[in-house]
Amino acid sequence: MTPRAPRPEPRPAPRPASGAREDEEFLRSYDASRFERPSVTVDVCVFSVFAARLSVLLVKRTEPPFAGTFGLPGGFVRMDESLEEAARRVLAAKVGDAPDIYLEQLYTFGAPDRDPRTRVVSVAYVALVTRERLARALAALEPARDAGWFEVRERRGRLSLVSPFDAEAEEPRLAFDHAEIVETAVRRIRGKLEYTTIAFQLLPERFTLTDLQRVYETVLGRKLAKAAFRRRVLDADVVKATGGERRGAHRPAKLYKFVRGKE
Amino acid sequence: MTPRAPRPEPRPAPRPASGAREDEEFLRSYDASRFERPSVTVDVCVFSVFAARLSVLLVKRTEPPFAGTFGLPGGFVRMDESLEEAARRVLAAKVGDAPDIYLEQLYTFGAPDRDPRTRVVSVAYVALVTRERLARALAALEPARDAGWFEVRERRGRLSLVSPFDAEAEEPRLAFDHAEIVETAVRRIRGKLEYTTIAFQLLPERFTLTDLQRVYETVLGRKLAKAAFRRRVLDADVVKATGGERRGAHRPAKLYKFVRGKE
DNA sequence: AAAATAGTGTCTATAAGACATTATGTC
DNA sequence: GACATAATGTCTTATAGACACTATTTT
Repeated sequence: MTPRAPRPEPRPAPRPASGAREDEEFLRSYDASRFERPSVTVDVCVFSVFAARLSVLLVKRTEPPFAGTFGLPGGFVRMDESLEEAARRVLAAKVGDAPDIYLEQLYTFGAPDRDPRTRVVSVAYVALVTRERLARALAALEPARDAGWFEVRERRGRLSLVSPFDAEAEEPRLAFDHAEIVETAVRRIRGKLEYTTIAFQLLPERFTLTDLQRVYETVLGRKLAKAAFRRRVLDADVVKATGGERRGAHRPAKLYKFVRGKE
Repeated sequence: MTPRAPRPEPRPAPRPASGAREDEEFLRSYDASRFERPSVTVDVCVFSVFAARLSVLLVKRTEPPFAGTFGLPGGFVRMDESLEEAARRVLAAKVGDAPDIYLEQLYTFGAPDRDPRTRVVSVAYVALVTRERLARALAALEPARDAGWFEVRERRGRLSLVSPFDAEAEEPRLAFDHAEIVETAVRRIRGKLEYTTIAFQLLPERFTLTDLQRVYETVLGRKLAKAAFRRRVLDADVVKATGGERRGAHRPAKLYKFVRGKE
């Protein structure tokens, strides 16, 4: 941390305490614009799982700073919306309006120099979308090549992102501290997979237990034992057989749906 | 969410909205100083454990809003310091300078109306201090009765705070959304107790296994089985016997210290 | 010896991992 | 029948909880 010049406390002049009346008077005299304030943004890390790949949505920046590089979708928080509302607005702009999409606050990044323009504090969110919604988002975004789903891979403990346009391409360097945000996000969803039901946010209404296991294996980046996995899921009372099944060139698999239970 | 008067979009001259190229991207690169920005603060939830009690540090507000009520120590984030630096500055003001105190970002609270003065986004932190440091902080703060350690109790799943000055007193209503912050913080440290070594942050250098168990029981709010607890701790390779022991009117207890191991 | 807490041994229930086996469809 | 995946059974191992028991100090 570099030492910096001290600044005066961003507080109004001291006043004698107490009283609702004085509260009001104070409110009127309070001039919030007196002090320098950071900008506040939200950045959203949108994940999806498809074809045994964990993907994150990145958009290409068209303006400086970092013009031409990829980054997370984000935007400024408006004065009259909550942080989650801002995140949902940013999310809706990319994958379509959907108040039911899983969205969770991740962490707030606020290093003084994380944005070269000015001080920006960014509240990062994680969103999880199904591959169906992913497909719709892809259709809207890919033609312009200004955005895309990048596969998250892990090699020797380090995460790397693989371009959907060119798997051999050099790994994209993300704008700002977005690489750190993605890494934090992956750690978060891996951890939460074990003790919550977020995995179902990455699956359609009806799915097989093998589908579910694939999601776990893809996010965690390792194989799981089938028998133990099924026991655990069924004992947890989080799925219910729908009666339907999916057929292929083999024994049909029962279809389940997610139900809130003991968890 | 209360409806609010619409504001002009924080958007520069109209541009052709070309499909995937959303306003957010453009906004990111725009001269942010032109738009209204929230204030950014940090609030710190300082916990300590002493005499089988979980306590949180609250300070009495001397200025509006909420003058006269208790709240978490907090302050504005300066333009040239990181969020954690701001939190550490606020912390040092209350319990003394200490770069080694455990401090962890908790969550960011940003409801538009959480502060009646103006839009304030608060990044909340959790700090854990030993009872030794607590004692020093108490000595500095209590005489003025402008601050104090409030016991966190749980009744039927609801948290309540008990005044150190008057245990029978009505439960203090905290300023802003600080009650929610404390609740979130307690949930966080309870969860992390199970899979991290944060408990040691609440103990001095040397401690007995019973001391350690008391910390767990106090934070979790329930009794633990002694044999299983000791097995788990010793098997985890996180403590090392120092050779010393603590004597009382009974069999002496071995003293241990925390060591980073497999965990 | 009594009191008090430290510390251990053992049994059982539960869950996870490894591995093998059976089941049921398509081709 | 070959093949592929679904689904289950079983054995072993690790761990948590309950409970009883032993150990070592002070008074």
